[in-house]
Amino acid sequence: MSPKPRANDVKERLVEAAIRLLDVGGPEALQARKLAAEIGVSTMAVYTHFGGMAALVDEVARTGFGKLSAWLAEVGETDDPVADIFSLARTYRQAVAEQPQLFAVTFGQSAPGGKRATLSDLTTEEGREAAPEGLEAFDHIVRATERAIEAGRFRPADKYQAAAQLWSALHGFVTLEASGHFGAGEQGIDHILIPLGITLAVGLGDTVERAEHSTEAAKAAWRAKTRNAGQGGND
Amino acid sequence: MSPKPRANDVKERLVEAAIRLLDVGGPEALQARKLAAEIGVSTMAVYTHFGGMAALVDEVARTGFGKLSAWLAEVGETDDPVADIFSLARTYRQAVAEQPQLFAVTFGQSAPGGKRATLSDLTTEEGREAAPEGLEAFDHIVRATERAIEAGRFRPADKYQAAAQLWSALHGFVTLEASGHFGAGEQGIDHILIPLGITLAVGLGDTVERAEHSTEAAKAAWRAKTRNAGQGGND
DNA sequence: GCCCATTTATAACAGGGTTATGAGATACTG
DNA sequence: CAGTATCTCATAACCCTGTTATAAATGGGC
Repeated sequence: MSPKPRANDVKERLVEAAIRLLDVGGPEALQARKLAAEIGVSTMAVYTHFGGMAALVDEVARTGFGKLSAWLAEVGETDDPVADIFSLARTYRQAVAEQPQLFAVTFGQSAPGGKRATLSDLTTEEGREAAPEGLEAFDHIVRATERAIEAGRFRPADKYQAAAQLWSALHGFVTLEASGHFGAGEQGIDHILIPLGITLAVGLGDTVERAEHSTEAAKAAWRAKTRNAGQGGND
Repeated sequence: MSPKPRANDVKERLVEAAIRLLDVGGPEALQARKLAAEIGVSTMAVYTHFGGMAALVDEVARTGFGKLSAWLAEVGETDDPVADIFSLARTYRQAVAEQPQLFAVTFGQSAPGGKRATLSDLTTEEGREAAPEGLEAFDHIVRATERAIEAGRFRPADKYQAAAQLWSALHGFVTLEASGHFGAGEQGIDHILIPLGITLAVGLGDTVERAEHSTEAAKAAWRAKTRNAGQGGND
């Protein structure tokens, strides 16, 4: 997997440096000269390895999707699929909250060079899982939704369609929160995200009581997780 | 209101040209030299009137919010507040679908110069309506939500909190759809947005039957609207 | 050990935002 | 009405950033 000890090293280090500079300096820090200086090479490295800044930014976006998927994969499955959905949401939100600049690029927002990293069609017809790259994140939501339907918590429905509803709501909340609405800190979670999750669960067929119970289960799981792993996540 | 017959004219024409070029050429068309050439002035106009490209882009973003609010304001009030919410959602989505580049800037996405047009806190504590600028769009959702609560369609709840849930879901759907997910054309509306609306309405206290009925009412209103006014909207 | 391909540094080019400067127009003032 | 101050705008340059041409250097394959 690593036949070139130094060449790919530069490529990887460029992406790492890009994410690092992005986090601390925002989109305007994503410059060929800054990146090159950061790892001690010339700007040519950007062109031999990526062909240009646009492709490098694409790679950064892909890396963001990969990180998001990796985080969501850590959420695991319990016997309460609705609680798992809440945990996925909490994790999704946490990832964006910790690295807003990275995920702004990942989601195609504020692309530095006027370049977008849009994906492509996802649920093209009705339920195609033609996830082009990084849409494994969506798959996690789909699987949890599927289990919620099978467990009788959600009404029988197209799992992709139901998952897309959840994803829309979650993504919208995260996006608006990252834009500064919904206040700072955790208040958006308590005041909006959790009520939103209960609203969706109930609307999809769950009872208020069970949805609220799943909320508490997810909260407990989250506290246990942050207690064990500190709060740095991976990376 | 217009003591300077020509001076403010240049300012307005710059913003108009910016939106025009943005629509056809994307974010990379938002350049001082292109804007100046478009209206037949020099790039200095950008600096005498705005101080720089960043402020001009901010003004474009503000204009986008204004247009969105104006569109939503056209969605009057009927005796079915839930149908009104669906109509607001349809309008919100339509605005973004017609001018995706403009609203990408408006929502702080893909800001051309690495600049963001973020607003600030909105529901700071629990229900402050300290909308800084252009958050009148959110107010339309709040008012319709309030009427839905008063009409007994939604359970008693904090109107800002409930409206924020609706806004999150709507904004997430629109954002993801604009990024190319959910397919092209109207299929995202039928397959995801409308089911999402029903899910939310039911989750907030409405019955499935009444929510579906409101969906049909909103559809009919939309058809009537597009039949009367063509499909160009304002602008 | 030699040759080819890849990688890299240097230096220049091109296209952006921005600024210095002065001319022109406009509005106030006596 | 003349003069002056202010605002607006065009020209031209400056700086920064992405990109490319070129050649040196490094490393793998025979």
